[in-house]
Amino acid sequence: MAKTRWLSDAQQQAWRRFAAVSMLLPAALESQLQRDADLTHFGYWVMAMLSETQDRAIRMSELAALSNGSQSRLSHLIARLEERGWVRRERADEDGRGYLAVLTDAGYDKVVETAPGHVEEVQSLVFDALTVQQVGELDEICAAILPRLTPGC
Amino acid sequence: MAKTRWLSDAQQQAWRRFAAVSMLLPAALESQLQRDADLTHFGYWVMAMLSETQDRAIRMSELAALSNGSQSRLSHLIARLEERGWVRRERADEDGRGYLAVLTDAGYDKVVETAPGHVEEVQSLVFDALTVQQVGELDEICAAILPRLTPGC
DNA sequence: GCAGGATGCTTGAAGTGTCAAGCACCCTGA
DNA sequence: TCAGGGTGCTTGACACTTCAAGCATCCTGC
Repeated sequence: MAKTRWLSDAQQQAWRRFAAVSMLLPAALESQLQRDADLTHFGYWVMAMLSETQDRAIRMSELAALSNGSQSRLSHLIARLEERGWVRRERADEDGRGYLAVLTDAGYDKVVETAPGHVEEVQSLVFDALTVQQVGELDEICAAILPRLTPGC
Repeated sequence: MAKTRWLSDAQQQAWRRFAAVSMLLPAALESQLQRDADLTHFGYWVMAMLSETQDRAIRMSELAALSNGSQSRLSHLIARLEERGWVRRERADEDGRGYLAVLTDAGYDKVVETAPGHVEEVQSLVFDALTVQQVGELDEICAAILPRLTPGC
């Protein structure tokens, strides 16, 4: 067992703050969406992705990868969204095992109605606090970290 | 209703990456701690905080604030940790309503045993990807965002 | 053409978080 | 001193995520 590489003081401070943000920010977004749209952040995120694609339809597995969720998580979510009439499932033509998640018109309307309030929340919680330069730095930092988090690529 | 302040292209890109990191990083840490120590990230975080305090004891409400969790969440967590023998509760002397969460010796050992693997994971997922300068930038970015996330102060 | 294994997705159960309600104790003013 | 309201924490019910198991379909080699 190699010697532990403990965090330096600067790293420790950054880590505490970063960890706090990654705990509080999701909670804040969750709370806004729950309050204003009776929606989960993940649920909104998935519907928003669907709304931006051609035909408003994607394969389940592809959608799971895009939204950074497990297949099981997505499957449960889509089942709930389906009950509410915002999404429906269709068999994939090319592969009888696969399913397409399709955003319904009601689902599209829901996204359109929810987006402004959510975007405003993101602006006021995150970007209003940052300079243009910091936005770029954040982007680069996340781009550096991201590959280490996705086992696939 | 004011006009929606949509995200600029740069903001949108940063947001997508940042959102992805805030989804994947917690999941990765969760997974490592679950696998290696049968512990939640929040559970580890709370025990680690307790281990660093004088007397290894803090008031529940204070611990909830420090760990960025709700009182209810902390209460449930401490109940589970208590069952496993890592924490116990004591009535607060000064205020009969309050409780102290106290880390037991077994709990302290658990933290000591778990810390190296967890720190190594943080190093390899986050800090190994960043330059010294980026660590500073990340710290400042989080410091700028943080006040907007804590309603209290 | 078909057995055996891989793939895409679903399902059920167990664990954890949130919300609202509740209990016990503290403090203030009359 | 004691009624009324505030505070600290817990509790129970419900929602969501995960994990492992399961089902249906596809593909490969023989």
